[in-house]
Amino acid sequence: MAPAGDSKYSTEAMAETFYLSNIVPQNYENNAGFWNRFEMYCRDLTERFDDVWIVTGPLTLPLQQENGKKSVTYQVIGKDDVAVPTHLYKVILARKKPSDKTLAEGAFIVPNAPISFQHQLPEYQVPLETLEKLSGLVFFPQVDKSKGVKNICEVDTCKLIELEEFKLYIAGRRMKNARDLQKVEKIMLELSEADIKPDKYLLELYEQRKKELESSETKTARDERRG
DNA sequence: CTGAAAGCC
DNA sequence: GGCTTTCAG
Repeated sequence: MAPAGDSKYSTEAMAETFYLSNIVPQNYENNAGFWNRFEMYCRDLTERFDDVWIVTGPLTLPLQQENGKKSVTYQVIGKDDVAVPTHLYKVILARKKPSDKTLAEGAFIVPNAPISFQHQLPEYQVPLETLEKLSGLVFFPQVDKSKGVKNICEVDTCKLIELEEFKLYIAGRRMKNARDLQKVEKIMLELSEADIKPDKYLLELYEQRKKELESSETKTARDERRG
C-alpha cells in the first residue's frame, strides 16, 4: 500500500514505507495501471472488512527461454545492479469482524509488466501454497488453514475498477486540484472527448470547484483594483 | 490514484 | 540539489 498523502498515517509509518529496503523497481505502466487498481481494491476492502492484513513482495520466477529451457533470469539496473523482479505478489487476509472465526484469504502473482484494463484480479490468483513454494516464505503462520479459511474472491468481489471508472476517478482528483477555470473546463472536455459521461459525483465536484474558483478569482480582481 | 518532467531558488 | 509546480496514464 502507498500511504503517501493520507493524513491518517503517522509520519513514522510513512518513513518506514519509503525505506529503500521496502522498495522494488516496478514497471511504470503496471504500477500506474493494474497494480494501482489492485491497491485501490485493497483499500476498498477496509470498507467491508474490519481487519485487513496484506503482505506484498517481489519474485524472480523461471521463464521459458528461446531455446525451450526454463531459466531464472532477471534484469538488474543502476550501478549497484538492483534486481528487477519478474513478478510481484500480494497475500490478502481479511476478517469482517474481530469476533469472526472465519477468515478470507487470497494470494496473487502479478507479472511486473504492463497489464491492460481488460484483465481482472482472479486471473492472477494462485493457491497460497503455490506462492509459499515460489517465495520460500510462510504467510500468516499463526492462521490455522484447516479451520475453513475462505477464498477472498468468493467472500468478496476481487473486482478491479474498469477503465471508465478509473478515468472518472482521475478526473475527480484533477478537479479538486484544478488551478483555474480553464483547467476545470479542460478536464470536462477531455472526458467528453473520451466519450465518458461524468457521474453525479464528478458533476458535484465540477460545480463546487467552479464556485470556489469564481469567488477567488473575483476576489483577486477586487484586491488588484484596490492596489 | 500512480508517477515523471520541468521550473525555481 | 532539493523543493514546488505541472503534466500524463
